[in-house]
This record gives sequence, structure tokens and C-alpha cells, in this order.
Amino acid sequence: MVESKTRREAIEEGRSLLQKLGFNGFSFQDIANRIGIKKPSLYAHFASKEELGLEMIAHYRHDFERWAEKHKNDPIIDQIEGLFRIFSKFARDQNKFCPLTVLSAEFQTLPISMRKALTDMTRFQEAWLVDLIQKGIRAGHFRTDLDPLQTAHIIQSLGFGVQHLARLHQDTDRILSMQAQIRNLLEVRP
Amino acid sequence: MVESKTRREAIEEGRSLLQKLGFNGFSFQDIANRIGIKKPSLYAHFASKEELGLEMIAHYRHDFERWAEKHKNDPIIDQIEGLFRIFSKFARDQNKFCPLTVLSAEFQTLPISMRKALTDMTRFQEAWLVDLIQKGIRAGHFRTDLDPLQTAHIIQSLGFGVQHLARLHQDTDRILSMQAQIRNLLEVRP
DNA sequence: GGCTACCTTCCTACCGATAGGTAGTCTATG
DNA sequence: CATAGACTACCTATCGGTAGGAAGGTAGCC
Repeated sequence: MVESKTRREAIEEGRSLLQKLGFNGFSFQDIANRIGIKKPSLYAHFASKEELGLEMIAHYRHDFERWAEKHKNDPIIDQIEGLFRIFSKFARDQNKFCPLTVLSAEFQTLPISMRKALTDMTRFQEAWLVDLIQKGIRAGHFRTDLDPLQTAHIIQSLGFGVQHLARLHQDTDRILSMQAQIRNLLEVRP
Repeated sequence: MVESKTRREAIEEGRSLLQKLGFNGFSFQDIANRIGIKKPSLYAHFASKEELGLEMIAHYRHDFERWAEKHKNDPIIDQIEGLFRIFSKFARDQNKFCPLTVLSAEFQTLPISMRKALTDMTRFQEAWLVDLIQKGIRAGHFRTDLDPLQTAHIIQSLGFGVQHLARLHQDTDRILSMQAQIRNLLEVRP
């Protein structure tokens, strides 16, 4: 068996706790309680909390890559806005954050290996955005004076930041309302 | 004496640690070590870590209000961009975050009283932005089709989010480069 | 089939470090 | 002589992690 049931459940519960409380906001004890085993049993599946953390990042990266692949032929603006729909879905589910957002907030207290995995995936998402923006410009849908990298930074910053403000003010609508702003930023004005 | 030297030093060191590591990232022990006293002595000045947290928020709010007052007659766009200069200054000083940004990331694990103080100050900053945007529109410097509240949300989200990404990628320039985007968003196009 | 050896996964019990916080005391200053 | 502010000593809870053993399945071998 490639992946045991317990291991899968631990990663799932871990991700849920991670997205709600942060990596330093939950313990192995919490996970053990939720999946109904004792804490030391988790060490049969993960050598350390750091290893679980790396698994959770890989897990989310896998999800995101599959999602991107599935929507790669959708209209470009829909794909970009899809990122905000994902954030909105997380937020409506018990005030969760996107894993990248919550982990980047704890960056300074994370093990080095997790910092790297996090930075790598954020770069991956940035490259995904840059590619879409370039395609949109070439197709004549987006303004030709956009700097694709700079624009990707703006979209990522908006996405990270709006999640914090939405939770702070209990206003999940705010996340989706950023979509109009993104369109306004990207699309050619008539 | 309204405020003792030790108390002042504790708040200062606490704020520095807060902005670097988050509220859950430092302990009373850390503060005590840095200011050269023993941990229990801090309880002569703060009844709890929560009380210190509230003091630190009040401290930052006081700083911000004084800063806003000092610059209230500057050109409007300079005032708004000033927010990003503040963030940039924090980031270049040992990867610090603005206190509101770092605390909002830990929102779910914060005592209720601190959540309220944080939400209140974020609203205050939002109102400050809304006021400036309205003034800019009335003065003919900004586009007339802007929704001031919505625009303030965009600026705040950009500010919060860009700090995370700047630290993640060790790229403090990214914070200041948002200024051009803000101008582009606000100012009338020729 | 029956035996041994091993691996996985769970358990109880425990470790040292650290967290926030308390009790009681000493000492300098007003 | 009271108070503020420092101290030593200690509390309970929790953290990440380890030691050692029991239960169950499996693989190789006679």
C-alpha cells in the first residue's frame, strides 16, 4: 500500500488545522485526537512535524496543479479569477486561509526545508500567473502596457492580503469583489 | 511617573519581537532577557501577555495617528504612498512586518480583546484611506469613477499581501514598487 | 502446514524544554 | 513605613519527540 488510511487522514486533518490556525497553531496531539489515535502513533507515519508540514505543502501543490490543468482551456480571465474563487471557498469554510498565505505569515518561525517548499510553490503560482497574463496580452484581451511579472505580483499580493482582511472583518464577500478589480487592471479599456 | 523606563523598554522590545516573529513567536522570557531583568519582574508592569499585546497595539496606533497628523497637509498621493514607505522601512529592518499585518495573520489564536483592538485599528486605517481618496476625487486628482471604500480595501490588501511576498522572496523593493500601481489605480489618465 | 523472523502500527509511559503565570521575599526610595 | 520593582523558587500545561513493548500481518523456508 502506497499510502495508509491513517497517514491520509493525518494529512487531511493537519491541512484543515493548518489552514485554520497556522503551522504553529496546532500540535501532533490535536491531530491524534481528531483521527482517534494516540500521539506517538503518528511517529510511525511522520518522522517529525516538519515532515508532515512538507507533506501538506506537497499535497496542496498537487491539488493546485491538478486544478490548473483541469481549467487550462477556460477563458484566461476566468482562470485568474478562479484563484480568488478558491480563496473564497476556503474562507467560507471555517475562516480557512490558502496554505501558502497562512504559511508565509509564519515564515520566520518555519524550518528551513518548509521555507524552501513554500517559496518554490509561490514561485510556481507566480509563473502560472505570468504565463496567463502573457497569453492574455498576445490574444488582445489584456492591455499591452502591462508588465506581466509586476502584474502577477499585484495579483498575488491582493490575493494574500484580502484573505487577512476578509477574516478580520468577517467579510468573505470582499475576496470575490477583488475579481472586478483584477479585470479592471488587466482588460483593455474601450 | 506615568510610564516607567522598564515598562517602556518592554513595550519597545515586545513590538520589535512582535513585528519579527508574531505574537505567538516570542515569550515574556525573551523580553526579559533582552532588557536584562528576570521574567517575573515583568508582571509588575503587565498583568498578562494579553495586556502587553493591547499596549503594543495602542502604541502603534499612537505612532500612526501622529504620523498621519504630521503629514496631513502633504499631497494626497504622497500620504497614501507613505503607508508603503512605512512598510518598506519595517521590512528593511530585520524583515519586520507592520503590527497590523502580523497580528491579523494570527487572528484566530489571539485573545478576544486583542482581536477587537486590531479590528478597530484596521478600520481606523481604512477610514483614513477613504477620507484621502474622497479628497483626491473632489480635488480632481483621482478618477471620479472610484468607489472610495472599495479602493481603500484594494490598497489595504495590497499593503498586507506585499509584505508577505516581499519577505518570502527577500525582495523589499517589491513593497515600494506597489506605489506606481497605486498611482495608476487612482490618478486620472491623461 | 507449521515455524521463525520481520515489519508496521498501535500502545503506555516518559523525557527535557518552554510556555504563561503565582507566591513570597528583599531592597531602595519617597 | 509603605510602595514599586526587582528577585528566587516554583506551579501546571503543553510542546516535539523517544523508548520499549504488544498485536497483527506477511514473507521465506523446512
